[in-house]
Amino acid sequence: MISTKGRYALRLMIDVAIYEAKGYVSLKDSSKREDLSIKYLEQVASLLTKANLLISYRGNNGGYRLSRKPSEYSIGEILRAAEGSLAPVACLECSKDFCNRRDICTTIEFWDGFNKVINDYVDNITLEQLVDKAKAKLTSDYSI
Amino acid sequence: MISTKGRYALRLMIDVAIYEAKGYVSLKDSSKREDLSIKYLEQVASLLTKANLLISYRGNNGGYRLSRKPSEYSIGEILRAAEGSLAPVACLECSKDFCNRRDICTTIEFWDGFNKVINDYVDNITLEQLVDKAKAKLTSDYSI
DNA sequence: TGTTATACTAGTAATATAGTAGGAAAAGAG
DNA sequence: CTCTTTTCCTACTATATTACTAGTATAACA
Repeated sequence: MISTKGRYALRLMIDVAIYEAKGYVSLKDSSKREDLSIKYLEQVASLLTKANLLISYRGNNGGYRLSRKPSEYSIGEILRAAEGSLAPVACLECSKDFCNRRDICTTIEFWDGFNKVINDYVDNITLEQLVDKAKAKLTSDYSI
Repeated sequence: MISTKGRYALRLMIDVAIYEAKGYVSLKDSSKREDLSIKYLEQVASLLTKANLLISYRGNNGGYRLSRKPSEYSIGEILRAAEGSLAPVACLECSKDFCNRRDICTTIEFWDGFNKVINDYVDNITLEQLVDKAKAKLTSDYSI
């Protein structure tokens, strides 16, 4: 359902949020910390940059930083930027011509409700919440 | 996220529930009513039979019937029988060896919560509820 | 000019999706 | 016993997606 793109996007956003205080966060550093392929992460970062969730800067000491405060991102918009859509069934994606059985479809209301539940969850958690948890984990790791 | 297998499985279960009063429901009839490939529907029906959600009977006037009352099925178990798992990310499927970053993963709690929200939704809607809606749609179609 | 970074495009191996196809086996009807 | 109708089972296939790798261009700075 959610591919590596969405999962990595989320981890990248959290990583950038944690380390951007010292300046632009490079994928070289992020990919090491998160143990991800730098080349693949480039593509994920590109999606987030195009969606204006990240701001990029090239050259020496370049990298990425957030375009807003962590509290102003919902996890939903991050995942949608990376994945395209979170709709549980193809019939609900507005890009597709809706199917010709729609008026007689016995399950469309069920899928509609499913879609709502999914988006309600991801849109009501902020990046800040995950960043706070991640920071807590970091410090507790060091304290052991 | 949910493929045709899950979607068709749900439609088949509803169709069988509606028409089984007259005896076993054949895929020949079901596939016509639902406008689905009979050969593909066979494979879906087989998954549901193996999961003991449908009871099959071969030969003339054979077909499928429900193994319980519609009120005793959750949509969740139907979808899981057809799809295998509804986990939103691979990391949550118990079949996979859990990843070695699990203890330091910054997002696992988020995905856990996502998984819960998804399963809560599908497990708290019964087949009966969808059957009732489907029946209402049928009669309202005829009344026009 | 060299180094370090992102930006962009193309390619690719493996897997999943959404079927199609063919025949075996069971059950009842004649 | 045979024919028809159904499920059951296995194999095949075209297409798309996934999860990358690779290479080059471009920007920025030292």
